[in-house]
Amino acid sequence: MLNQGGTRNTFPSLNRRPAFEAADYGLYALGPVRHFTQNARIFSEGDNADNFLKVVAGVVRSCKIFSDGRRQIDAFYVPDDVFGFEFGAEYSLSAEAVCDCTVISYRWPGLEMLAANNQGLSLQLFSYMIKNLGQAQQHARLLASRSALEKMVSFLLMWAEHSGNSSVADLLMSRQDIADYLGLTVETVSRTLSYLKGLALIELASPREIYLKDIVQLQLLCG
Amino acid sequence: MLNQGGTRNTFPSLNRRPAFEAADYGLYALGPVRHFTQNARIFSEGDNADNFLKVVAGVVRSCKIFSDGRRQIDAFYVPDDVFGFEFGAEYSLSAEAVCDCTVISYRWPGLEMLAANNQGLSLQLFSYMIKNLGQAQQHARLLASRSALEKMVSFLLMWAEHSGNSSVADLLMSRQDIADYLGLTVETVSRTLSYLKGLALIELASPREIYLKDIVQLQLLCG
DNA sequence: CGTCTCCTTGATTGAAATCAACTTAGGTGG
DNA sequence: CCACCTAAGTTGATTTCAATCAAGGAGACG
Repeated sequence: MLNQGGTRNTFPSLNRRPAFEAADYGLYALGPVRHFTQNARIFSEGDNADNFLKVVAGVVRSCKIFSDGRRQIDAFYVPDDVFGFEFGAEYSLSAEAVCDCTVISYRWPGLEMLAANNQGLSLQLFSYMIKNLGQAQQHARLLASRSALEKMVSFLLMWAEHSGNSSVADLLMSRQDIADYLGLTVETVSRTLSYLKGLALIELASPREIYLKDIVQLQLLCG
Repeated sequence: MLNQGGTRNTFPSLNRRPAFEAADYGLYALGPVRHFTQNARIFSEGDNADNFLKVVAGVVRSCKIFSDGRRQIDAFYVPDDVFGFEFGAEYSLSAEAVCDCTVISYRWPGLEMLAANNQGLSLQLFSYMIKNLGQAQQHARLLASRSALEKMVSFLLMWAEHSGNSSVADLLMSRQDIADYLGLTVETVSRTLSYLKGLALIELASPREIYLKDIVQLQLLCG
């Protein structure tokens, strides 16, 4: 989740709860944590969706490949985010490691069982669903932005915020990943960053480490 | 919801449950049903969000107005859809009547109370949240479409499907509404419809009643 | 040192936005 | 019932922004 625990949180009281733990609530962990190397597939569209996962370290993307080869990225997940919620038999999206990362799987207890037997867990899962919903709406808003500039600036601000220090965006994903998340091309992503650099609003320490030099001004650019 | 009970449903077992009823689960209805005339505001961004609503008749839109005057429509809700779920103190979007419509309000019991006391209601609300989430993802996919044509055709197919007869799209909303939902302008919406008419893939009985004359061909157009 | 991948930059094209005019449909009152 | 008025929708001309096509760097790794 990009807006992790941050600005747009919609249910404050949930924030104060302890982080989701395997031991709590009688969840069944499916073995130990699993590691994935960069770009490794965690699960694929159509796989049996009898478990869901939590990011321990690294970043995960969920995406869909279309018949014409286009790829859309639905979401990026950062440590402590839960993903792979699926209420049918199969995953409707694929999940892949953006960078080397560590995840842990839990058996999905089934919705009826869940609601019937376990208030605490129910509440936790509600909160994750809310988070997912909020992010999906935010993503829709991003995609509907008028210009590439707006999309890119919103993305930078969002990503910087999720990582404590809101004036540095440490992009762990490639330009292609960003493009597929924002509905742009790599070229446009690159050009837009260069343009912002030209305005001295950002500075590229490396291609993936970006300093936001004037957050107020940047915020003005995205309405 | 556009994909109401239809194709992309992610939790089949919930479909077989009886429709959500006020009497069930000890919900508090806030008075009788309420009527709204076309374009009337049902609630506004920032209003106290201590209740949620169900559409009884008509169509409702949820939207956000930006500082520059642009409007984004997040979703259209049709009869039996539930909307206005909010887990903070305030609504983050406005809701308005697309056409004359009837809704009923329920007091939001609070998440903790909900999970603690009422399995059946919990399950119901889970299902509505899932539906909302699925729609948000579908909307994001629409917005990321390559062309206006793809967006428009997907929208027509979606809307036709929600209303029993999948070969007629009875648009109850204006061109502006469609444009703000798809991230286009009215002119482009209109032009795209004219283009489809030129291809003899659709026929406009009136501006808002559209016959889909070749669904297979239309489906090919949107990947 | 070469090769591969990722990123950037340049030139051109193309699709949708914008600006503007016109048409149609629907509602109101004479 | 008709004439007008207004809002909604369509169509046309032009501009703009991002996609596409193409080439050139920069860093990582063997």
